[in-house]
Amino acid sequence: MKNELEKTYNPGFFEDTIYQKWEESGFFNPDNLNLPNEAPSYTIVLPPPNITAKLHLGHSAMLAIEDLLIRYHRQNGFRTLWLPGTDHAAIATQNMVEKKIFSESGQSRHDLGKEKFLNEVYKFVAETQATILHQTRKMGASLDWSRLAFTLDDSRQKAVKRMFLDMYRAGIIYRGERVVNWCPRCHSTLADDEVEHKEEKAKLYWIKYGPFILATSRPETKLGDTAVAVNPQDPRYQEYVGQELEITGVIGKFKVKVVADRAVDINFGSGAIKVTPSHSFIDNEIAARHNLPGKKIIDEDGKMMSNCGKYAGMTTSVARDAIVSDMQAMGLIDHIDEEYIHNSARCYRCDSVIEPLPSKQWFISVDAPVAHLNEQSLKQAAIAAADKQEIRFLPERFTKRYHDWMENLHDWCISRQIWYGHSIPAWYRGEEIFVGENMPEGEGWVQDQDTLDTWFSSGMWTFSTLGWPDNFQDGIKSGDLARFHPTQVLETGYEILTLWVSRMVMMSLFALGENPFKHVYLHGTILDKAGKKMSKSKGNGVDPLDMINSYGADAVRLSLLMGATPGNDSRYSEEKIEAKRNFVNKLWNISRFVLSDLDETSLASSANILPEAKTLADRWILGGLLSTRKTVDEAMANFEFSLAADTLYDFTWNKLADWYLEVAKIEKDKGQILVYLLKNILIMWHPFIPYVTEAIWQSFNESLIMVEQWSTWNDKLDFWVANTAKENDFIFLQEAIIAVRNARSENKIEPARKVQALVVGERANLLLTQAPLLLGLRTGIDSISCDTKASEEKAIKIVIDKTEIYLLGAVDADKEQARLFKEKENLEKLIISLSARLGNQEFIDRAPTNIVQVEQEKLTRYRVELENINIALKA
RNA sequence: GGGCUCGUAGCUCAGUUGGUUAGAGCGUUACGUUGACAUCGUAAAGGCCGCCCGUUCGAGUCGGGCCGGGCCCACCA
Repeated sequence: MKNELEKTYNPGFFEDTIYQKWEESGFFNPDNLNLPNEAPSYTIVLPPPNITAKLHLGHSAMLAIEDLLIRYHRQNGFRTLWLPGTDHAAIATQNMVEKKIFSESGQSRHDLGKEKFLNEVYKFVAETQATILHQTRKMGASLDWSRLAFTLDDSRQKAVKRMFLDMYRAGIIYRGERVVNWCPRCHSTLADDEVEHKEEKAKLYWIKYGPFILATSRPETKLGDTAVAVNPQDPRYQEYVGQELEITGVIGKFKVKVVADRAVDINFGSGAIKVTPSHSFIDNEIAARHNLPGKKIIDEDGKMMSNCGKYAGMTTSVARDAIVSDMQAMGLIDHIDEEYIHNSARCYRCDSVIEPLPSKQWFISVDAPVAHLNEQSLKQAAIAAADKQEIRFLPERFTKRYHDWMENLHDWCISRQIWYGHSIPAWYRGEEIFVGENMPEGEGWVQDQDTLDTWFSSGMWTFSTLGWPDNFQDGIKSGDLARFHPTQVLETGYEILTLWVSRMVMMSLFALGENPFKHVYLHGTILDKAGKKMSKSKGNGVDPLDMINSYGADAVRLSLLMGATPGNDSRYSEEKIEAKRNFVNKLWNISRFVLSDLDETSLASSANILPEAKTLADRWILGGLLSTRKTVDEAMANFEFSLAADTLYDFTWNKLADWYLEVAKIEKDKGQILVYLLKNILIMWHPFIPYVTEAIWQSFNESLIMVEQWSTWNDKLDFWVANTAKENDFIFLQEAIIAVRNARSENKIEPARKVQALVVGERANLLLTQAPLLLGLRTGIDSISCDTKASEEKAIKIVIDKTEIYLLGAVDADKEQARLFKEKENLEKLIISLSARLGNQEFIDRAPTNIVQVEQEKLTRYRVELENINIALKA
């Protein structure tokens, strides 16, 4: 024993020094692991947190899960890389800084100018990034900091520029005019996923429109109308289809064409709609189908343009009121519905009403064939990856969501009208466009003022962090890219399945022709105690650092891992963390007990060599350890982290601590077995609760448990198989002991009250030989002997405080009889059913007849046999 | 409107292809504990597994319907 352990585990005392030790060891970096060349790689890239704010519990859950996978694989001989980074989160960050500057000085970004404003952003980013990295370390995350990346650093800028050029040259990126979601406040386009729809009350205006009366909630767009559309099935308006009509408007008469289009709902309003191609998505689609011109009347500030006569310069809502009152004066309003409920589209960042606007933007075509993907489009290739299960989603149901979303994907608008972000490598001179690495030769070129959608750079995350494009020449990967790509697991929240995961797949397929990962593990959202989403506005967020300070990082990690299943939200509660803190302390004290007064020889014994089992309890506990190991391995392979932890938890507390340590106390034998058990459970627990296990390990080891390999396992299977059969014997003993304790504590000691004659032969001997030792522990037994009661079976007579107890077994005989009877009944039904289907008596003849003579083992064997027949029959 | 998901002990949740007596943590109650640990131990109480129908020898598990929560997508001019 190198260091005496304190009575309780104090996380704050150990965590920082241990983390420092890990980091200084260099083992977070797989290059330092001294592995044979053929060691398989295991890579996870950390989903880069937005640098807008400090981490919340959701991030902690992410870190706990990924660090679990990483540490587990590192301890199992993999070349394990966990690659850290942060995301510049263009729009979010810019908004954050704008708000900050405005509250501090009342200035807007335009007041500051682009250069000064960006400097403010860089300052902000440096601060928050430092906070985030600090929090990440506190969680114990074993990330390879030497490979730290940022979505907007120099390497990533190079990669992004290159990707843009490659896609442009492949004809995948193009510039085009589209109606886009425009936020007049952020002055930027928004992706469809960035638009939030909110139910709101509005007015629905029924306006007189030539021969029609039609309903609109936006009468001001009448100034941009170029058509009226009706459903082709609608008998009411057939006569007008194809005609050109002259309409009276508030700034004079104008002409519209009447078209028939399937997008029009016969049952809504009057069944006729006005078509404003420039300011409505649906109208734009209708216009495209019928070759109708558009007329832009709203500008980028959300104001009416100069072609709107006296309304020019008004915001749309002011113009709406003005136009409505003018129309009323002209008798053009039929009536108004005041209570109209509709969904208004709003900016997910600033909540402004979205204005659909036509605009020149850069797009990635998801439908254009890509030569090096066998002429598949990005969409087709990305769908195929999931359908062919080259990428597997956990839980599986998200495959469908991914698939459906991909199917309906439109071209991806990648340009954003904000300052902070990746600049677009395109230059303009008049009508000329140049796309290239640098500004072209010659006078008068101006670079595109827009920046790229933040998902463009984060979509490249799995390979831009591994040295692409330098590590990819002529289709051959080298360096980190060859070694660590594709990655094994992408672990992230299900809410960004479509935003991010889908884009990573497309980007990787385009750049490398391979999938970015094999598994996508989607964790749920951490909700507050009441089941509500945590958010800043509600003030119900929890700072993980507070929890770490109060309970330790291990307790926080364990509370996030246990009781959570993939894809399902889970509730956070402090009680949960407290319970895990108690467990961590339990493990600490188990170690304290094992390690105290231990001789050096035992202490030095290997965690890898199975010690000799002398007693029933030895065999039981070693068998238990090995079966625990088996279950944990299987659970880890299936991403069942909660099950893995549960299994270890149960073994450690309920078997090892509550029973085996008690036995060890009686036998006063703290030998190799205890050390073997301790070393192995510490190693197995380490990926879950790295700090406490390392702290204990360090108290008697020079090396780090972080790189201690899980003991070899296959050679011990025989032992395990042989000894699980003995498990029942030990359980029987446990029950016997409990029965005695109860009989005592209830102070109503009646001979054989609880237990009936099921103990015969071998088991009675077992009790006689083993029980005295165990029973003697805390019961104050006067004597134990074998006796024969009124019944003919052997019984154990135990005398406590001069009162006699006859212990015949620990299982309630009535219950046991009832169970066996039911079991037999069920079997008989099964037999009858099978016989009927097979048309013979074979099974009836073989059925167990006398339940009293039937042993459980035989029943079970018979049942298994019948089930196999049943399965065969069904197939 | 389309899709997904959940409903199991007082609370939070497990329950892997249908199969013995449906589990855990917390909480409650009773009892216990002088040396690993009160951040402890032993036990008890507590379940129409949302409801109905079906498939099956057998359903918490599979199918259909209903009730009730949550989420996602589309979108109304």
